Amino acid sequence: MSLVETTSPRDPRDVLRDFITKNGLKNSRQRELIAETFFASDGHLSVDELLERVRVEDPKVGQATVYRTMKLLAKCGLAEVRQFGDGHTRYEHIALGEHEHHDHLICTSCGLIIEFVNPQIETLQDAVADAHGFLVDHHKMELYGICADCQKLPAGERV
Amino acid sequence: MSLVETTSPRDPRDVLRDFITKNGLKNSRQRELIAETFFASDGHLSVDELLERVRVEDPKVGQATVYRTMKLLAKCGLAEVRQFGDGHTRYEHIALGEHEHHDHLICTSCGLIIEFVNPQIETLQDAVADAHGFLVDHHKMELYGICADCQKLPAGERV
DNA sequence: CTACCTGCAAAAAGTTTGCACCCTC
DNA sequence: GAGGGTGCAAACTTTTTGCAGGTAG
Repeated sequence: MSLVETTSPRDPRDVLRDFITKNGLKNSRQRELIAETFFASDGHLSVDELLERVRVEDPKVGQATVYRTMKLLAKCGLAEVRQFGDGHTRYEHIALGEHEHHDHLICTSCGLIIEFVNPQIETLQDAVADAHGFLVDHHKMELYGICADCQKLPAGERV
Repeated sequence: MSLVETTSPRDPRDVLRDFITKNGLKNSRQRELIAETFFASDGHLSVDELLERVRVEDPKVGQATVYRTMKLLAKCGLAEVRQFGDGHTRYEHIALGEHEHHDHLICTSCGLIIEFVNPQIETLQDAVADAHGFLVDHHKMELYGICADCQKLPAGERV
């Protein structure tokens, strides 16, 4: 086993399609329109904003359908809920298609390295930088600790 | 008043009292009870949970008062809103008394270093670690970029 | 005594759900 | 044709607001 775990790139449409098939669900025109609109957007869309954009294409779409679809996308791991405290639930889409920037979890006992990506942290980092007038180019984030396996060993046996 | 004025650690009660005075507001028994109950709690309390605890002392307190008081505490910088997506707004109280852990913003042009603390990021880091079964000991986070001043210089003049 | 604060209840705002009909598979 | 999907509207939940009376400064 490699010391470095990575996730492979996948098209969101495939992820969604797979999820639908594997769970005995069905496709629908509205669902695809909503998903497509969502994927095409950048930033964080509230359900209302998304509904508005969807209705440009099809004014008949109900808001309940948007709510239901977004919950579905969240379950597929394609969308992530955000709450900024303005009373609107927002969804941010997660890019699966690129091998993006990632940060690291490092085991100080066995050296295991796990890559992870956390868009929420990235967003907050940008906010911090903005607040200080910084134009950020890149960053490093490393979390050091003991991995799950090493936690099972008596402390003395850890490297 | 002491001859030596300390700027750093401040009692939340003082912060609140100052804020009330400076903004032409008034004190009230209920407000103090709610604030005290909130400060005494640990973790993240939803408004309902807080109301419940407050009513142990005074069953007459209305929930609108709790909502109003928490907004006030947030304005004073004593409380921070959190939304975990369970449909409940939670408030976390902010420790003002300690010189806590901080991270860094670093200017790659002039070397300026700014320290910052972002509890939200810390929380997310813990969540990431948990998700991977890690027991985190410490971490590093550094954001590299161009500071506000250096952004004003022509690119050629940057170090 | 002024104007802020409170509790209550009504109103808003956001999200979920029940249902009859429609559309995939 | 069976069972999930949709739109609509009603129901729910959480938070805000209007108001009459209370109270700190």
